[in-house]
Amino acid sequence: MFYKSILMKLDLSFYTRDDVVQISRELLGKALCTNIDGKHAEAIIVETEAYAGINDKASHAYGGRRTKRTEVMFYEGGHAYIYLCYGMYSLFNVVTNVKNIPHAVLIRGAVALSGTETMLKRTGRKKLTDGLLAGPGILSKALGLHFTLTGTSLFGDTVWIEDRGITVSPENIISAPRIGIDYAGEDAMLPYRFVAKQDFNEYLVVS
DNA sequence: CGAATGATATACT
DNA sequence: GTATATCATTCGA
Repeated sequence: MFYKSILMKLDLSFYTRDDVVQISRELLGKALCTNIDGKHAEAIIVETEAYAGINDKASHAYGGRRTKRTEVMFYEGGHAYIYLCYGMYSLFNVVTNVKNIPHAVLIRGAVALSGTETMLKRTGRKKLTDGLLAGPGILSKALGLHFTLTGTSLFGDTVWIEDRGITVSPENIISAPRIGIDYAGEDAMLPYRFVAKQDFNEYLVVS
């Protein structure tokens, strides 16, 4: 089982590509997996946002800003950039592109695939409606992705992304402006948010 | 609609 | 070093 999961893990060449918008679309339908505090959890990614580096006013790395926090975005693709937002929520991003090009994809929504009990316990909820983890804050909380894990490699055994053979066809992808970035001026209108409108129920483990 | 809640970046002394 | 504004959100009233 573990052997199989290694084979399906996305490899370096997936993350180091240049087009972060394309990668954001391709991440829809992929399985985000974590192994944290001895608990395994998996969820199918259904909503993403692209943050396109130093020319994107919405990005923390806009203008090439390099700080202790944003340094992780300058890592080679295939790392986790997780930071604390609004004092209470950890937001999980996938770093893309090559070293020193600070592109990232924010994972905004997912559908619980396994480890649902763990997710409920972590979030303190009684039920996940339609298995849905709607929103980047609650998603990270459910998967155990605390902001102190920022900089973690996606090729280790803590957090990684797998291809389960689930494909989301282009006509099932809705693109829209990104959420909560009104400070970004004209870049706030870029259609860098992607939502898979496909029904993933057939993949879900009955719980 | 607005409070919760704290790390971070930036602008001061 | 200290102060303060800000924030890629969430949930409940």
